[in-house]
Amino acid sequence: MSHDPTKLRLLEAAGEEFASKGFDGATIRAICDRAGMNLAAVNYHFGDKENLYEQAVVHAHRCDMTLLVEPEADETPESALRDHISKFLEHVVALERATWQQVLMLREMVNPTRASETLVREAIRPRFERLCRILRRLCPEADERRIQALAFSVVGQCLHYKLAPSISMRLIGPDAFARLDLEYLTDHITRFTLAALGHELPFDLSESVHKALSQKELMG
Amino acid sequence: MSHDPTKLRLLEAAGEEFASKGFDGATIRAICDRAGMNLAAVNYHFGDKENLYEQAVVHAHRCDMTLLVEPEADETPESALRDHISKFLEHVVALERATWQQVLMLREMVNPTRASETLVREAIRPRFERLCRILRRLCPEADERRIQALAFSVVGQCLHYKLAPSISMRLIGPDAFARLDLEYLTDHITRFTLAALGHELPFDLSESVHKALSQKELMG
DNA sequence: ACTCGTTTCAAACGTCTGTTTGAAACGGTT
DNA sequence: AACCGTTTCAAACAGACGTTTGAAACGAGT
Repeated sequence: MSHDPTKLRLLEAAGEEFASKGFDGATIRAICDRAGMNLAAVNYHFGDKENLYEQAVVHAHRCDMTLLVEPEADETPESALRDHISKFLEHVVALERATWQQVLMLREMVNPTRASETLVREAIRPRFERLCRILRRLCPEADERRIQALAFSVVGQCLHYKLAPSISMRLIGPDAFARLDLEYLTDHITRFTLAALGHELPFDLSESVHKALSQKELMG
Repeated sequence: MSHDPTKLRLLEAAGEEFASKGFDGATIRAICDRAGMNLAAVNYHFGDKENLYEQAVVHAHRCDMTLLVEPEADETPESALRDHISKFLEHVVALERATWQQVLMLREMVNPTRASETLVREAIRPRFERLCRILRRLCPEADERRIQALAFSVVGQCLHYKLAPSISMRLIGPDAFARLDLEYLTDHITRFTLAALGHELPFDLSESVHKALSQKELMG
């Protein structure tokens, strides 16, 4: 890729504008202002707005490769799942800490463009397949279709809090929504999933009992 | 509300345009064309575009009240949950059968405006609370926070297939994605959830065994 | 038939958008 | 210093958009 500082400034300014305003909402004028460049710079360096958007998305995901940490080999699949869910919630879902790169990639998920192919290949699929590998260890008898449905069940539970946060908040009230913090959700989704797979106590047991007894004592 | 046929024509045309193009993408000209009316009709009858959008969303949900069917009193919570998930997937998620009303309401979920308050109060909350009631019967010892998190886990699993279908399809390929049809997903999400709550066999048992034996024989 | 409030219509307005243009500024080469 | 390819710049262009306007058409009440 290009290391031209001018193009880089434009790509970053474009990424931030596109992330906060969307493709239609962001204007070339605002992008060039933010980059401290002339209005014509975008069309000179990138041809047109669509091309700039595509390259901005690809550039953004290159700056956001922190998430994919391979699990240690001796990790149990249970703790690998917990790690994965925790990292996923923390980096992709947590509202307040979201960088514009992540916002941009989420926009691309819901409203995919030409850039989404690169995005899927280089950023999303590696994480998804890592999740599938964990699920295969947890669920060795499941076929591929089941594994994919299970992976979407995990991802869906997590992404919900990113894709529909304002409606969710309105639904149960801001206080109750705030109580569903990162730690609680990580624990909830992990236990929900593990219980569904038969690797942990189901939820219908009293919560206090569940907390009082360690998992290993009960599961063996 | 108004039974003025002119306003109704405009509301329906607006709903379809907003659903397929979004608020910014839809134009007053296209809406009036579709309604067979003059360009100035919108501003005369509704003031401005934003007001028209708000009323179109409310009008859409009024035309889409088919979903909320109260369960029969003697239904077991397990089959009530299966019914709820099935209806939810069928009416809200199924791509090919989605009406513009549903698309519009989903747009409002991800990108809420002033109209979302009415939408939540009259359309979303009743369904959500019905789901919560079912979960409380399945999980009588859970506190309110747990119930809400559980409800979001169910909703998140379902909505994922609506909110990020193109990325999901790209992720596992169109063939594999097509294999996750309505019937399979209903069964998957229901069993996943019931297993997490300890009301059904977990997934890590062989699928064939699971199918061969009826639930009642095993669960008592 | 006339009136008057309501509704429709064609036309225009002002603004904002992405894009183009042609000249100016720059930087290395001869 | 003259040259030339590259990059920057101010200005303008053309089109689309939401909105406004003022007159025409309509319809019920007198």
